[in-house]
Amino acid sequence: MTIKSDTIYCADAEWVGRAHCGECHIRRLMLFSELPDNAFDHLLQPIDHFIYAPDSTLYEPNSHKKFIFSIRRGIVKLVNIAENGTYRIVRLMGPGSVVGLELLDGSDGYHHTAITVGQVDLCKIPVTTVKQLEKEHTELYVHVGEQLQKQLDLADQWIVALGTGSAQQRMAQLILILSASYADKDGAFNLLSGEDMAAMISTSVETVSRIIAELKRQKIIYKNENKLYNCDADELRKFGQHD
Amino acid sequence: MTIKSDTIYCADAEWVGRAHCGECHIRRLMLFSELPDNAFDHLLQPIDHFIYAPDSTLYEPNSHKKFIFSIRRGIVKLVNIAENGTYRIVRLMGPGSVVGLELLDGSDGYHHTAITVGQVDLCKIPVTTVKQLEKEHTELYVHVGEQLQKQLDLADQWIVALGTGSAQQRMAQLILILSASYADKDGAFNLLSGEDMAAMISTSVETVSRIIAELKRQKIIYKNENKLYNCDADELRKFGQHD
DNA sequence: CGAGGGGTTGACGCCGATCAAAGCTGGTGG
DNA sequence: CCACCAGCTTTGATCGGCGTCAACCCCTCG
Repeated sequence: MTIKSDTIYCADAEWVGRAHCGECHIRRLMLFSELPDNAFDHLLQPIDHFIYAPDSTLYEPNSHKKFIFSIRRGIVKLVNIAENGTYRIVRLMGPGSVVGLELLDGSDGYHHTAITVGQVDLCKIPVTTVKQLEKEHTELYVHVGEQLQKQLDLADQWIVALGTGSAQQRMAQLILILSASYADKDGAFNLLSGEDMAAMISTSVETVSRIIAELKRQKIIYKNENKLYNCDADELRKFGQHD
Repeated sequence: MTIKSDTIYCADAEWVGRAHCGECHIRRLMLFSELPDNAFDHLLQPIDHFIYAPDSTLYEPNSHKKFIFSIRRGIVKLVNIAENGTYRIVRLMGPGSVVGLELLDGSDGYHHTAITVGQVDLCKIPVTTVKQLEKEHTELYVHVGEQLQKQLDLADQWIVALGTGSAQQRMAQLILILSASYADKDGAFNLLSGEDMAAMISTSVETVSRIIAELKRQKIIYKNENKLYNCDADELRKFGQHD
Protein backbone atom coordinates (compact mmCIF):
# COMPACT_ATOMS: atom_id res chain seq x y z
CA MET A 1 0.00 0.00 0.00
CA THR A 2 2.25 2.72 -1.26
CA ILE A 3 1.27 6.35 -1.43
CA LYS A 4 2.70 8.21 -4.37
CA SER A 5 4.58 11.26 -3.31
CA ASP A 6 2.74 14.19 -4.78
CA THR A 7 5.19 14.97 -7.48
CA ILE A 8 3.90 17.39 -10.06
CA TYR A 9 4.04 15.62 -13.36
CA CYS A 10 4.95 17.88 -16.16
CA ALA A 11 3.49 17.18 -19.54
CA ASP A 12 6.25 18.70 -21.58
CA ALA A 13 6.00 17.47 -25.10
CA GLU A 14 7.93 18.54 -28.10
CA TRP A 15 5.94 18.57 -31.31
CA VAL A 16 7.98 16.73 -33.88
CA GLY A 17 5.66 17.22 -36.76
CA ARG A 18 2.65 16.02 -38.60
CA ALA A 19 2.86 12.27 -38.96
CA HIS A 20 3.23 10.85 -42.44
CA CYS A 21 2.01 7.37 -41.82
CA GLY A 22 2.41 6.47 -45.44
CA GLU A 23 6.16 6.88 -45.07
CA CYS A 24 6.61 5.83 -41.46
CA HIS A 25 9.57 3.47 -41.31
CA ILE A 26 8.20 1.54 -38.37
CA ARG A 27 4.64 1.33 -39.58
CA ARG A 28 4.66 -2.43 -39.92
CA LEU A 29 5.05 -2.58 -36.14
CA MET A 30 2.26 -0.18 -35.56
CA LEU A 31 -1.49 -0.08 -35.48
CA PHE A 32 -1.71 1.02 -39.09
CA SER A 33 0.45 -1.69 -40.56
CA GLU A 34 -1.17 -3.10 -43.69
CA LEU A 35 -3.30 -0.07 -44.46
CA PRO A 36 -2.51 1.17 -47.96
CA ASP A 37 -0.19 4.17 -48.17
CA ASN A 38 -2.89 6.39 -49.57
CA ALA A 39 -5.27 5.67 -46.67
CA PHE A 40 -3.99 8.78 -44.94
CA ASP A 41 -4.46 11.22 -47.80
CA HIS A 42 -7.67 12.83 -46.64
CA LEU A 43 -7.91 12.53 -42.88
CA LEU A 44 -10.55 14.61 -41.12
CA GLN A 45 -8.10 15.33 -38.31
CA PRO A 46 -4.34 15.04 -38.51
CA ILE A 47 -2.06 12.64 -36.69
CA ASP A 48 0.78 14.35 -34.88
CA HIS A 49 4.10 13.07 -33.73
CA PHE A 50 5.51 14.09 -30.34
CA ILE A 51 8.41 13.46 -28.04
CA TYR A 52 7.37 13.54 -24.41
CA ALA A 53 9.71 14.23 -21.51
CA PRO A 54 10.07 11.63 -18.75
CA ASP A 55 7.20 11.58 -16.24
CA SER A 56 4.77 13.37 -18.50
CA THR A 57 1.10 12.59 -18.07
CA LEU A 58 -0.49 11.61 -21.37
CA TYR A 59 -3.97 11.46 -19.92
CA GLU A 60 -6.00 10.85 -16.78
CA PRO A 61 -9.43 9.33 -16.19
CA ASN A 62 -11.06 12.74 -16.20
CA SER A 63 -9.17 14.13 -19.17
CA HIS A 64 -11.60 15.22 -21.81
CA LYS A 65 -9.29 14.50 -24.65
CA LYS A 66 -10.16 12.34 -27.58
CA PHE A 67 -6.90 10.78 -28.63
CA ILE A 68 -5.29 7.41 -28.63
CA PHE A 69 -1.52 7.17 -28.44
CA SER A 70 0.65 4.87 -30.52
CA ILE A 71 4.03 4.36 -28.91
CA ARG A 72 7.06 4.48 -31.20
CA ARG A 73 9.87 4.48 -28.64
CA GLY A 74 10.00 4.35 -24.85
CA ILE A 75 7.72 3.03 -22.15
CA VAL A 76 4.39 4.25 -20.82
CA LYS A 77 2.98 3.10 -17.49
CA LEU A 78 -0.77 2.75 -16.98
CA VAL A 79 -1.58 3.65 -13.41
CA ASN A 80 -4.59 3.36 -11.19
CA ILE A 81 -4.78 6.05 -8.55
CA ALA A 82 -7.54 5.46 -6.01
CA GLU A 83 -9.32 8.21 -4.05
CA ASN A 84 -7.29 7.33 -0.98
CA GLY A 85 -4.13 7.94 -2.97
CA THR A 86 -3.20 4.31 -3.48
CA TYR A 87 -0.95 4.17 -6.48
CA ARG A 88 -0.85 0.95 -8.48
CA ILE A 89 0.79 0.30 -11.85
CA VAL A 90 -1.41 -1.91 -13.93
CA ARG A 91 0.56 -2.29 -17.13
CA LEU A 92 3.72 -1.24 -18.96
CA MET A 93 3.34 -0.47 -22.64
CA GLY A 94 6.21 -0.35 -25.09
CA PRO A 95 6.84 0.37 -28.78
CA GLY A 96 4.09 -0.81 -31.10
CA SER A 97 1.46 -0.66 -28.36
CA VAL A 98 -1.48 1.67 -28.39
CA VAL A 99 -2.96 3.19 -25.25
CA GLY A 100 -6.31 4.83 -24.74
CA LEU A 101 -8.21 2.29 -26.83
CA GLU A 102 -11.08 2.35 -24.33
CA LEU A 103 -12.27 5.51 -26.04
CA LEU A 104 -13.09 3.55 -29.18
CA ASP A 105 -15.73 1.66 -27.23
CA GLY A 106 -17.56 4.83 -26.46
CA SER A 107 -16.22 5.09 -22.93
CA ASP A 108 -16.42 8.78 -22.10
CA GLY A 109 -13.14 8.80 -20.24
CA TYR A 110 -9.86 7.01 -20.03
CA HIS A 111 -9.63 4.14 -17.59
CA HIS A 112 -6.18 4.89 -16.21
CA THR A 113 -3.60 7.57 -15.81
CA ALA A 114 -0.91 7.17 -18.48
CA ILE A 115 2.55 8.44 -17.60
CA THR A 116 5.78 8.25 -19.57
CA VAL A 117 8.71 6.36 -18.07
CA GLY A 118 11.76 7.98 -19.53
CA GLN A 119 11.52 9.82 -22.83
CA VAL A 120 8.75 8.64 -25.13
CA ASP A 121 8.23 9.09 -28.82
CA LEU A 122 4.65 8.64 -29.98
CA CYS A 123 1.89 9.49 -32.41
CA LYS A 124 -1.29 11.07 -31.14
CA ILE A 125 -4.26 9.91 -33.14
CA PRO A 126 -7.69 11.54 -32.83
CA VAL A 127 -10.49 9.08 -32.12
CA THR A 128 -12.48 10.44 -35.03
CA THR A 129 -9.60 9.63 -37.32
CA VAL A 130 -9.49 6.04 -36.15
CA LYS A 131 -13.22 5.68 -36.66
CA GLN A 132 -12.95 7.15 -40.12
CA LEU A 133 -10.16 4.76 -41.04
CA GLU A 134 -12.09 1.83 -39.56
CA LYS A 135 -14.98 2.62 -41.83
CA GLU A 136 -12.85 2.94 -44.91
CA HIS A 137 -10.59 -0.02 -44.12
CA THR A 138 -12.38 -2.72 -42.19
CA GLU A 139 -9.19 -4.67 -41.61
CA LEU A 140 -8.27 -2.04 -39.05
CA TYR A 141 -10.82 -3.61 -36.71
CA VAL A 142 -8.69 -6.71 -36.68
CA HIS A 143 -5.62 -4.78 -35.62
CA VAL A 144 -7.48 -2.98 -32.90
CA GLY A 145 -8.67 -6.37 -31.69
CA GLU A 146 -5.10 -7.63 -31.68
CA GLN A 147 -4.04 -4.66 -29.60
CA LEU A 148 -6.79 -5.36 -27.09
CA GLN A 149 -5.91 -9.03 -26.95
CA LYS A 150 -2.27 -8.15 -26.40
CA GLN A 151 -3.18 -5.91 -23.51
CA LEU A 152 -5.40 -8.59 -22.06
CA ASP A 153 -2.54 -11.07 -22.19
CA LEU A 154 -0.30 -8.56 -20.46
CA ALA A 155 -2.89 -8.00 -17.75
CA ASP A 156 -3.22 -11.74 -17.18
CA GLN A 157 0.52 -12.13 -17.02
CA TRP A 158 0.56 -9.33 -14.46
CA ILE A 159 -2.03 -11.09 -12.33
CA VAL A 160 -0.28 -14.42 -12.46
CA ALA A 161 3.37 -13.43 -12.30
CA LEU A 162 3.27 -10.30 -10.16
CA GLY A 163 0.29 -11.15 -8.00
CA THR A 164 1.40 -14.47 -6.53
CA GLY A 165 4.21 -15.68 -4.35
CA SER A 166 6.67 -14.06 -1.98
CA ALA A 167 8.14 -10.62 -2.57
CA GLN A 168 11.30 -12.29 -3.88
CA GLN A 169 9.40 -14.33 -6.39
CA ARG A 170 7.41 -11.36 -7.63
CA MET A 171 10.51 -9.22 -7.90
CA ALA A 172 12.26 -11.95 -9.89
CA GLN A 173 9.25 -12.21 -12.20
CA LEU A 174 9.18 -8.47 -12.66
CA ILE A 175 12.81 -8.33 -13.75
CA LEU A 176 12.28 -11.27 -16.06
CA ILE A 177 9.43 -9.38 -17.68
CA LEU A 178 11.52 -6.21 -17.99
CA SER A 179 14.36 -8.10 -19.59
CA ALA A 180 12.12 -10.13 -21.88
CA SER A 181 9.74 -7.43 -23.08
CA TYR A 182 11.23 -4.02 -22.46
CA ALA A 183 14.95 -4.45 -23.10
CA ASP A 184 17.01 -3.21 -26.04
CA LYS A 185 18.63 -5.59 -28.55
CA ASP A 186 21.42 -6.41 -26.09
CA GLY A 187 18.95 -7.46 -23.44
CA ALA A 188 19.81 -4.41 -21.37
CA PHE A 189 17.05 -2.54 -19.58
CA ASN A 190 16.42 0.22 -17.13
CA LEU A 191 15.14 -0.49 -13.68
CA LEU A 192 12.24 1.73 -12.75
CA SER A 193 12.24 3.78 -9.58
CA GLY A 194 11.80 1.92 -6.33
CA GLU A 195 8.42 3.51 -5.89
CA ASP A 196 7.29 2.30 -9.32
CA MET A 197 8.53 -1.22 -8.84
CA ALA A 198 6.84 -1.32 -5.46
CA ALA A 199 3.62 -0.21 -7.15
CA MET A 200 3.93 -3.05 -9.64
CA ILE A 201 4.48 -5.92 -7.23
CA SER A 202 2.63 -4.22 -4.37
CA THR A 203 5.21 -4.18 -1.67
CA SER A 204 6.99 -1.38 0.14
CA VAL A 205 9.89 0.55 -1.35
CA GLU A 206 12.16 -0.79 1.37
CA THR A 207 11.46 -4.37 0.40
CA VAL A 208 12.19 -3.58 -3.24
CA SER A 209 15.45 -1.97 -2.28
CA ARG A 210 16.52 -4.91 -0.13
CA ILE A 211 15.78 -7.46 -2.82
CA ILE A 212 17.52 -5.48 -5.55
CA ALA A 213 20.53 -5.09 -3.29
CA GLU A 214 20.62 -8.85 -2.77
CA LEU A 215 20.34 -9.45 -6.51
CA LYS A 216 23.28 -7.15 -7.18
CA ARG A 217 25.28 -8.76 -4.40
CA GLN A 218 24.72 -12.16 -5.99
CA LYS A 219 25.61 -10.71 -9.41
CA ILE A 220 22.29 -11.86 -10.79
CA ILE A 221 21.79 -8.37 -12.14
CA TYR A 222 24.57 -5.92 -12.93
CA LYS A 223 25.09 -2.55 -14.54
CA ASN A 224 26.75 -2.35 -17.93
CA GLU A 225 28.76 0.51 -19.40
CA ASN A 226 25.68 2.65 -20.19
CA LYS A 227 24.13 2.48 -16.74
CA LEU A 228 21.68 -0.08 -18.01
CA TYR A 229 21.16 -3.41 -16.34
CA ASN A 230 21.59 -6.93 -17.59
CA CYS A 231 20.42 -10.01 -15.80
CA ASP A 232 21.16 -13.70 -15.70
CA ALA A 233 17.72 -15.08 -16.47
CA ASP A 234 18.43 -18.61 -15.31
CA GLU A 235 19.82 -17.51 -11.98
CA LEU A 236 16.91 -15.14 -11.64
CA ARG A 237 14.46 -17.98 -12.09
CA LYS A 238 16.33 -20.02 -9.48
CA PHE A 239 16.29 -17.03 -7.16
CA GLY A 240 12.54 -16.90 -7.69
CA GLN A 241 12.13 -20.54 -6.71
CA HIS A 242 14.05 -20.07 -3.52
CA ASP A 243 11.50 -20.04 -0.74
CA MET B 1 0.67 -20.12 -3.24
CA THR B 2 -2.05 -22.72 -3.20
CA ILE B 3 -1.79 -26.05 -4.90
CA LYS B 4 -4.98 -27.30 -6.39
CA SER B 5 -5.94 -30.73 -5.20
CA ASP B 6 -5.90 -32.95 -8.24
CA THR B 7 -9.61 -33.32 -8.65
CA ILE B 8 -10.64 -34.85 -11.91
CA TYR B 9 -12.88 -32.39 -13.61
CA CYS B 10 -15.68 -33.95 -15.48
CA ALA B 11 -16.86 -32.29 -18.60
CA ASP B 12 -20.40 -33.52 -18.52
CA ALA B 13 -22.50 -31.44 -20.77
CA GLU B 14 -26.07 -31.93 -21.78
CA TRP B 15 -26.81 -30.96 -25.36
CA VAL B 16 -29.88 -28.77 -25.26
CA GLY B 17 -30.20 -28.28 -28.97
CA ARG B 18 -29.18 -26.38 -31.99
CA ALA B 19 -29.21 -22.69 -31.16
CA HIS B 20 -31.69 -20.48 -32.99
CA CYS B 21 -30.03 -17.16 -32.49
CA GLY B 22 -32.72 -15.42 -34.49
CA GLU B 23 -35.22 -16.31 -31.79
CA CYS B 24 -32.98 -16.24 -28.73
CA HIS B 25 -34.80 -14.32 -26.01
CA ILE B 26 -31.59 -13.03 -24.44
CA ARG B 27 -29.84 -12.17 -27.64
CA ARG B 28 -29.67 -8.47 -26.91
CA LEU B 29 -27.37 -9.31 -24.01
CA MET B 30 -25.21 -11.48 -26.11
CA LEU B 31 -22.46 -11.20 -28.64
CA PHE B 32 -24.86 -11.35 -31.55
CA SER B 33 -27.16 -8.56 -30.43
CA GLU B 34 -27.99 -6.29 -33.34
CA LEU B 35 -27.27 -8.78 -36.06
CA PRO B 36 -30.35 -9.20 -38.24
CA ASP B 37 -32.47 -12.29 -37.55
CA ASN B 38 -31.68 -13.79 -40.93
CA ALA B 39 -27.95 -13.56 -40.36
CA PHE B 40 -27.99 -17.13 -39.07
CA ASP B 41 -29.83 -18.73 -41.96
CA HIS B 42 -26.88 -20.26 -43.77
CA LEU B 43 -24.10 -20.87 -41.27
CA LEU B 44 -21.21 -23.05 -42.35
CA GLN B 45 -21.12 -24.69 -38.96
CA PRO B 46 -23.95 -24.75 -36.44
CA ILE B 47 -24.12 -23.10 -33.04
CA ASP B 48 -25.12 -25.49 -30.28
CA HIS B 49 -26.61 -24.87 -26.90
CA PHE B 50 -25.41 -26.84 -23.85
CA ILE B 51 -25.89 -27.10 -20.14
CA TYR B 52 -22.67 -27.96 -18.36
CA ALA B 53 -22.45 -29.58 -14.93
CA PRO B 54 -20.56 -27.81 -12.14
CA ASP B 55 -16.78 -28.08 -12.37
CA SER B 56 -16.73 -29.00 -16.03
CA THR B 57 -13.71 -27.98 -18.03
CA LEU B 58 -14.70 -26.06 -21.15
CA TYR B 59 -11.19 -25.93 -22.51
CA GLU B 60 -7.51 -25.92 -21.56
CA PRO B 61 -4.47 -24.26 -23.11
CA ASN B 62 -3.63 -27.37 -25.09
CA SER B 63 -7.16 -28.17 -26.19
CA HIS B 64 -7.32 -28.34 -29.94
CA LYS B 65 -10.87 -27.16 -30.12
CA LYS B 66 -11.99 -24.26 -32.23
CA PHE B 67 -14.93 -22.82 -30.32
CA ILE B 68 -15.76 -19.73 -28.40
CA PHE B 69 -18.34 -19.93 -25.62
CA SER B 70 -21.10 -17.42 -25.01
CA ILE B 71 -22.41 -17.67 -21.45
CA ARG B 72 -26.17 -17.53 -21.00
CA ARG B 73 -26.45 -18.44 -17.32
CA GLY B 74 -23.95 -19.27 -14.58
CA ILE B 75 -20.33 -18.44 -13.95
CA VAL B 76 -17.13 -19.61 -15.61
CA LYS B 77 -13.72 -19.19 -14.01
CA LEU B 78 -10.63 -18.60 -16.11
CA VAL B 79 -7.71 -20.27 -14.44
CA ASN B 80 -3.97 -20.23 -14.89
CA ILE B 81 -2.31 -23.46 -13.88
CA ALA B 82 1.49 -23.24 -13.87
CA GLU B 83 3.81 -26.21 -14.43
CA ASN B 84 4.56 -26.33 -10.73
CA GLY B 85 0.84 -26.73 -10.07
CA THR B 86 0.19 -23.19 -8.89
CA TYR B 87 -3.49 -22.53 -9.37
CA ARG B 88 -4.60 -18.93 -9.88
CA ILE B 89 -8.00 -17.67 -10.92
CA VAL B 90 -7.60 -14.81 -13.32
CA ARG B 91 -11.18 -13.83 -14.07
CA LEU B 92 -14.83 -14.72 -13.44
CA MET B 93 -17.13 -14.51 -16.41
CA GLY B 94 -20.92 -14.30 -16.16
CA PRO B 95 -23.94 -14.15 -18.47
CA GLY B 96 -23.42 -12.15 -21.64
CA SER B 97 -19.68 -12.71 -21.59
CA VAL B 98 -17.79 -14.65 -24.19
CA VAL B 99 -14.73 -16.74 -23.41
CA GLY B 100 -12.12 -18.11 -25.76
CA LEU B 101 -11.91 -14.95 -27.86
CA GLU B 102 -8.13 -15.34 -28.12
CA LEU B 103 -8.75 -17.85 -30.90
CA LEU B 104 -10.11 -15.10 -33.12
CA ASP B 105 -6.68 -13.50 -33.12
CA GLY B 106 -5.13 -16.55 -34.62
CA SER B 107 -3.74 -17.83 -31.35
CA ASP B 108 -3.39 -21.55 -31.83
CA GLY B 109 -4.49 -22.39 -28.32
CA TYR B 110 -6.57 -21.03 -25.47
CA HIS B 111 -4.76 -18.89 -22.94
CA HIS B 112 -6.40 -20.32 -19.82
CA THR B 113 -8.26 -23.25 -18.46
CA ALA B 114 -11.99 -22.48 -18.35
CA ILE B 115 -14.03 -24.26 -15.69
CA THR B 116 -17.68 -23.91 -14.79
CA VAL B 117 -18.61 -22.76 -11.29
CA GLY B 118 -21.98 -24.27 -10.63
CA GLN B 119 -24.22 -25.18 -13.53
CA VAL B 120 -23.67 -23.20 -16.70
CA ASP B 121 -25.85 -22.66 -19.71
CA LEU B 122 -24.00 -21.59 -22.84
CA CYS B 123 -23.75 -21.54 -26.61
CA LYS B 124 -20.74 -23.06 -28.29
CA ILE B 125 -19.83 -21.12 -31.41
CA PRO B 126 -17.31 -22.43 -33.95
CA VAL B 127 -14.56 -19.96 -34.74
CA THR B 128 -15.22 -20.34 -38.44
CA THR B 129 -18.81 -19.28 -37.86
CA VAL B 130 -17.72 -16.12 -36.09
CA LYS B 131 -15.33 -15.28 -38.88
CA GLN B 132 -18.04 -15.87 -41.45
CA LEU B 133 -20.43 -13.60 -39.59
CA GLU B 134 -17.75 -10.96 -39.16
CA LYS B 135 -17.27 -10.86 -42.90
CA GLU B 136 -20.95 -10.63 -43.65
CA HIS B 137 -21.75 -8.20 -40.82
CA THR B 138 -18.86 -5.89 -40.04
CA GLU B 139 -20.60 -4.48 -36.98
CA LEU B 140 -19.77 -7.74 -35.24
CA TYR B 141 -16.18 -6.56 -34.99
CA VAL B 142 -17.40 -3.79 -32.74
CA HIS B 143 -19.08 -6.23 -30.39
CA VAL B 144 -16.05 -8.46 -30.23
CA GLY B 145 -14.04 -5.37 -29.38
CA GLU B 146 -16.49 -4.51 -26.62
CA GLN B 147 -16.13 -8.00 -25.18
CA LEU B 148 -12.36 -7.67 -25.16
CA GLN B 149 -12.53 -4.26 -23.58
CA LYS B 150 -14.89 -5.61 -20.91
CA GLN B 151 -12.47 -8.40 -20.10
CA LEU B 152 -9.62 -5.94 -19.96
CA ASP B 153 -11.52 -3.81 -17.49
CA LEU B 154 -12.22 -6.88 -15.38
CA ALA B 155 -8.55 -7.85 -15.43
CA ASP B 156 -7.56 -4.36 -14.35
CA GLN B 157 -10.10 -4.38 -11.58
CA TRP B 158 -8.68 -7.72 -10.48
CA ILE B 159 -5.15 -6.30 -10.36
CA VAL B 160 -6.18 -3.23 -8.42
CA ALA B 161 -8.82 -4.60 -6.08
CA LEU B 162 -7.60 -8.12 -5.44
CA GLY B 163 -3.89 -7.55 -5.77
CA THR B 164 -3.38 -4.82 -3.19
CA GLY B 165 -3.81 -4.47 0.53
CA SER B 166 -4.15 -6.86 3.43
CA ALA B 167 -5.95 -10.18 3.17
CA GLN B 168 -8.98 -8.56 4.84
CA GLN B 169 -9.10 -5.77 2.32
CA ARG B 170 -8.79 -8.14 -0.62
CA MET B 171 -11.44 -10.44 0.77
CA ALA B 172 -13.78 -7.49 1.27
CA GLN B 173 -13.16 -6.38 -2.31
CA LEU B 174 -13.79 -9.87 -3.59
CA ILE B 175 -17.17 -10.08 -1.90
CA LEU B 176 -18.07 -6.62 -3.13
CA ILE B 177 -17.29 -7.77 -6.64
CA LEU B 178 -19.31 -10.94 -6.22
CA SER B 179 -22.28 -9.01 -4.94
CA ALA B 180 -22.02 -6.26 -7.54
CA SER B 181 -21.39 -8.33 -10.64
CA TYR B 182 -22.39 -11.91 -10.05
CA ALA B 183 -25.48 -11.73 -7.84
CA ASP B 184 -29.08 -12.41 -8.78
CA LYS B 185 -31.70 -9.65 -8.83
CA ASP B 186 -31.99 -9.74 -5.01
CA GLY B 187 -28.29 -9.14 -4.63
CA ALA B 188 -27.83 -12.68 -3.37
CA PHE B 189 -24.80 -14.64 -4.46
CA ASN B 190 -22.94 -17.83 -3.89
CA LEU B 191 -19.59 -17.90 -2.20
CA LEU B 192 -17.08 -19.98 -4.08
CA SER B 193 -15.12 -22.74 -2.42
CA GLY B 194 -12.40 -21.73 -0.01
CA GLU B 195 -9.81 -23.01 -2.38
CA ASP B 196 -11.19 -20.90 -5.22
CA MET B 197 -11.43 -17.75 -3.18
CA ALA B 198 -7.88 -18.32 -1.98
CA ALA B 199 -6.81 -18.64 -5.62
CA MET B 200 -8.47 -15.32 -6.41
CA ILE B 201 -6.91 -13.20 -3.69
CA SER B 202 -3.79 -15.33 -3.39
CA THR B 203 -3.84 -16.30 0.25
CA SER B 204 -4.16 -19.62 2.03
CA VAL B 205 -7.49 -21.40 2.50
CA GLU B 206 -7.17 -20.99 6.23
CA THR B 207 -6.96 -17.24 5.97
CA VAL B 208 -10.03 -17.19 3.75
CA SER B 209 -11.90 -19.31 6.25
CA ARG B 210 -10.96 -17.11 9.18
CA ILE B 211 -11.99 -13.91 7.44
CA ILE B 212 -15.29 -15.34 6.23
CA ALA B 213 -15.98 -16.56 9.76
CA GLU B 214 -15.34 -13.08 11.10
CA LEU B 215 -17.62 -11.54 8.49
CA LYS B 216 -20.42 -13.90 9.45
CA ARG B 217 -19.84 -13.21 13.13
CA GLN B 218 -20.17 -9.50 12.49
CA LYS B 219 -23.28 -10.14 10.36
CA ILE B 220 -21.69 -8.34 7.46
CA ILE B 221 -22.58 -11.33 5.32
CA TYR B 222 -25.39 -13.78 6.07
CA LYS B 223 -27.18 -16.68 4.47
CA ASN B 224 -30.71 -16.19 3.22
CA GLU B 225 -33.43 -18.81 2.87
CA ASN B 226 -31.96 -20.37 -0.28
CA LYS B 227 -28.46 -20.90 1.08
CA LEU B 228 -27.31 -17.86 -0.86
CA TYR B 229 -25.47 -15.00 0.76
CA ASN B 230 -26.29 -11.36 1.07
CA CYS B 231 -23.93 -8.69 2.28
CA ASP B 232 -24.01 -5.23 3.76
CA ALA B 233 -21.92 -3.40 1.21
CA ASP B 234 -21.29 -0.33 3.37
CA GLU B 235 -20.15 -2.37 6.34
CA LEU B 236 -18.04 -4.44 4.01
CA ARG B 237 -16.29 -1.36 2.74
CA LYS B 238 -15.66 -0.21 6.31
CA PHE B 239 -14.35 -3.66 7.14
CA GLY B 240 -12.02 -3.29 4.20
CA GLN B 241 -10.65 0.01 5.50
CA HIS B 242 -9.91 -1.41 8.90
CA ASP B 243 -6.16 -1.97 9.07
C1' DC C 1 -22.23 -46.51 9.42
C1' DG C 2 -17.81 -45.49 7.99
C1' DA C 3 -14.85 -42.96 4.91
C1' DG C 4 -13.36 -38.90 2.83
C1' DG C 5 -13.25 -34.24 1.36
C1' DG C 6 -14.04 -29.89 2.62
C1' DG C 7 -14.24 -26.27 6.27
C1' DT C 8 -12.72 -24.53 11.03
C1' DT C 9 -9.74 -23.47 14.70
C1' DG C 10 -5.38 -23.16 17.32
C1' DA C 11 -0.21 -22.61 17.91
C1' DC C 12 3.93 -21.02 16.16
C1' DG C 13 7.35 -18.74 13.40
C1' DC C 14 8.80 -15.99 9.65
C1' DC C 15 8.24 -12.56 5.99
C1' DG C 16 7.69 -8.09 5.10
C1' DA C 17 5.32 -3.45 6.62
C1' DT C 18 6.50 0.33 9.20
C1' DC C 19 9.20 3.84 11.49
C1' DA C 20 13.49 6.04 11.82
C1' DA C 21 17.87 7.55 10.47
C1' DA C 22 21.74 7.67 7.72
C1' DG C 23 24.10 7.51 2.86
C1' DC C 24 23.92 9.10 -2.22
C1' DT C 25 23.24 11.82 -6.14
C1' DG C 26 22.04 15.02 -9.25
C1' DG C 27 20.62 19.62 -9.75
C1' DT C 28 20.75 24.51 -8.38
C1' DG C 29 22.62 28.70 -7.26
C1' DG C 30 26.26 31.29 -5.28
C1' DC D 1 33.61 25.08 -9.68
C1' DC D 2 32.13 23.92 -5.42
C1' DA D 3 28.66 23.72 -1.61
C1' DC D 4 24.38 22.69 -0.49
C1' DC D 5 19.95 20.74 -0.54
C1' DA D 6 15.87 17.76 -1.75
C1' DG D 7 14.61 13.52 -2.89
C1' DC D 8 15.86 8.86 -3.50
C1' DT D 9 17.93 4.73 -1.94
C1' DT D 10 19.78 2.07 1.66
C1' DT D 11 20.06 -0.15 6.13
C1' DG D 12 18.58 -1.31 10.80
C1' DA D 13 15.18 -2.54 14.51
C1' DT D 14 10.71 -3.84 15.75
C1' DC D 15 6.39 -6.18 15.51
C1' DG D 16 2.13 -7.86 13.57
C1' DG D 17 -0.22 -10.35 9.75
C1' DC D 18 -0.61 -14.47 7.75
C1' DG D 19 1.45 -18.92 5.96
C1' DT D 20 2.11 -23.40 7.65
C1' DC D 21 1.26 -27.61 10.19
C1' DA D 22 -1.83 -30.24 12.76
C1' DA D 23 -5.94 -31.62 14.84
C1' DC D 24 -10.78 -31.65 14.74
C1' DC D 25 -15.42 -31.05 13.01
C1' DC D 26 -19.16 -31.38 9.82
C1' DC D 27 -21.62 -32.92 5.92
C1' DT D 28 -22.24 -35.83 2.03
C1' DC D 29 -22.17 -39.95 -0.24
C1' DG D 30 -21.28 -44.76 -0.78
